[in-house]
Amino acid sequence: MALPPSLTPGDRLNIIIGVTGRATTGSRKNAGSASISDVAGSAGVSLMTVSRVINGHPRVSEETRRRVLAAIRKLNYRPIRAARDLSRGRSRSVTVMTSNTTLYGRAALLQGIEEAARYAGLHTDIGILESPRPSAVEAAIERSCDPASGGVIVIAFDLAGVRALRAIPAGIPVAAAVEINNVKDSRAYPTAALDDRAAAFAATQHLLDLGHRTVHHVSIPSSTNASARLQGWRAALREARARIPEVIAGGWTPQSGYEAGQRLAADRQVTAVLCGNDDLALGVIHALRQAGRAVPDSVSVVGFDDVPSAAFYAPPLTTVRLDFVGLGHDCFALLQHAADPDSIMPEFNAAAPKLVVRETTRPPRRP
Amino acid sequence: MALPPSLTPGDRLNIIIGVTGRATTGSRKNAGSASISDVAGSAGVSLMTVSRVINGHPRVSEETRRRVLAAIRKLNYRPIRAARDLSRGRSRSVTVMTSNTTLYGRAALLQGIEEAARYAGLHTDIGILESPRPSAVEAAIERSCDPASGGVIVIAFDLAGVRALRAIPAGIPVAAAVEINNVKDSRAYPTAALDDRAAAFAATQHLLDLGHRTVHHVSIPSSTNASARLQGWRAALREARARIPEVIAGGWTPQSGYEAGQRLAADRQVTAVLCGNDDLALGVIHALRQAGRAVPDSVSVVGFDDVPSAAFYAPPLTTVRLDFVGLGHDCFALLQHAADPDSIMPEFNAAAPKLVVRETTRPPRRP
DNA sequence: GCTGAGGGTGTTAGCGTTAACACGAACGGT
DNA sequence: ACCGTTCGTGTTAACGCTAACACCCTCAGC
Repeated sequence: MALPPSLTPGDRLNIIIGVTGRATTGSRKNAGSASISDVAGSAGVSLMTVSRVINGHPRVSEETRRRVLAAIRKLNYRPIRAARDLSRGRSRSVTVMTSNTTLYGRAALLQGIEEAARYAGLHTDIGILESPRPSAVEAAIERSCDPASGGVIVIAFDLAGVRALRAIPAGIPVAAAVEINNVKDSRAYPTAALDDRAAAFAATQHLLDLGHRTVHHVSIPSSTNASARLQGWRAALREARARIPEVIAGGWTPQSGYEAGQRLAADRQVTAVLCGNDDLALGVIHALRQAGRAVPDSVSVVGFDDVPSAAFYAPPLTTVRLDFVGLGHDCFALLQHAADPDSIMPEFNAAAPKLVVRETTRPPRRP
Repeated sequence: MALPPSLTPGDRLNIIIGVTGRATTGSRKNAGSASISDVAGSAGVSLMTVSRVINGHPRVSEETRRRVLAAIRKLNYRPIRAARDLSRGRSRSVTVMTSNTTLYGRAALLQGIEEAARYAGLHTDIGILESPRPSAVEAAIERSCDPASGGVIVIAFDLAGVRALRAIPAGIPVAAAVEINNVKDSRAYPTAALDDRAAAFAATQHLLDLGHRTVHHVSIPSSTNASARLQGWRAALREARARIPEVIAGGWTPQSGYEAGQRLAADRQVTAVLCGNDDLALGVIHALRQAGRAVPDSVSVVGFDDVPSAAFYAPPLTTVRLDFVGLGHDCFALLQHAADPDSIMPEFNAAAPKLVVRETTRPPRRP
């Protein structure tokens, strides 16, 4: 059938040309889409030849390839993923397991993974971890971890993720994005991480360099009490022989930062705060301001992540830029390597964390 | 910045040990996982009985069910998705097509969809639209739209989405999240939307009620020039017989809001601005402040979306709360309906947009 | 002209699961 | 005791695709 030359892609939808409805072959299950054998018939070749064309196999003559391609277009054929996956014994998709994707870091990471996967010709599935409860983690794995999966990437920034990582059944290629040190036996998994420790160290040192006696810390939830951010922060303080204040445990939201900020505001000793992420910092600053402690005049604050909005906060937030998208690429490369141990170990390309000094930090007031 | 001496970027990576593994059965393709027939053998029943147990089919005796379940646990059996999908002729997953998932609205929508899909026992795939270029859209569809797909949900807030929606091949169940009116022939697709028009109307009216002569608008990109937000804004102005200023076209980022804000700041007439989203508002406010026009003293600003941070901006942002997660649920319900036309049309449960008045709006200065 | 090495194509046998049907046993109503 | 159900289970045939091998043909090298 020749396509009516007048038909532009836009039209395709309104008029349903007899693609639907009626199978070419006697398939009742999947009416409406041509199968590889329909194409083969139409092009006058065998199944395998069509398969070879689709998969870019080299040993097909130009002439045949053209004929097959024409038939594919004519019948509007598109391969069915399940059939290919089943036949190959491995699915061509990556599953990303993560909690809450509305948080910037995870969203950016997901984007990076998807990008890399797409580039490699794989699909991306998501499996959300609803809670760190073992039963919920188990359920998520049950649901999302196909035994024939092309691979799983776990975003193990939090407890739910770490537990999920541990629970991935053997035999499935796996890689994880972690905060260094939050996975005890991290040697057991291929993991990629940004250098949070160095980032926290740099941020803390920046504050110390400005003349602050010490730096308080509002942390994001972590699966251990030895998170990399915490370590970097402590190391910088230790190196400067500064007092190491008690950590204030925050959550992931600005609201929890706000609550932490209220506690901080009450303490006149506090002149500098390092926050576990930018949202937290936003909440902290808000609480501080409400309590009459202006930022940066009375208290300096540093965030973590450099979300796109951070540069436009009032005042613009000093923070550490983290390359989540790059980390996503690295995770995917790592997964590829895990899936094929003969391949060469990939290089890591995520940018190193970078302190971005804006306007929420300055030297402490002269007493 | 001084790196803590112990840690160089190269260390980031931990080592990989042979987690991968060892086959249970003699299948060469899928080493490492037991198949349904292994379970059947172990439990002393037929294939089908195992299948029935897995799928919760009622006609299986308690005794047998128990035996099968035990065998499943013993062999650590988990079904292979591709095989089920192929056999059933439909995959048990939804594909979400969207551009950039790091934007809050899309991320929240994705989360809502995933939640609903999970609840219904389906998986969620993502297919990213890299650009609105027809070739890119086509490529995305080629990649992500399996002919046996359980369904596709298109986030058609922007041009890329709208084009993708139009290009979805017939025969695949589809539903779309749209901004009303940005899909010309929306009757042709099942669509769900939040009432952006009412939202924009309410926001504009709020500003007008405060005494502003008119309200300027910085828009998000839209696929048409008759977007619902634009319409609501215009309608409110018209009703109040206010002058309708020229729209300033913004992008999706705070940066583009900043640029729009610079133009706005130069115009002394401007006393109230409605922004297409909160990020834009943040940028606008920043530019305004830099230009010496304080918000809300000199100019009032309203955002759109109510991102979690908005309440903590300085000053806290007056904005319209949009229930993206609820919209995600609705989209999924719609898709289910599209997949099975005999089913009853679902009700929509997403919350109506709600104006949240915070501190970026107030009456205009007495001249 | 014979041999070996590919190039190009076809044939066959699954991949792991489910739909559809088949079948015997148990059971209730007459 | 007979028949029609319903229950519990098994058998068979796909589902659409690809790996593995088989085959023929051509062409180079001797």
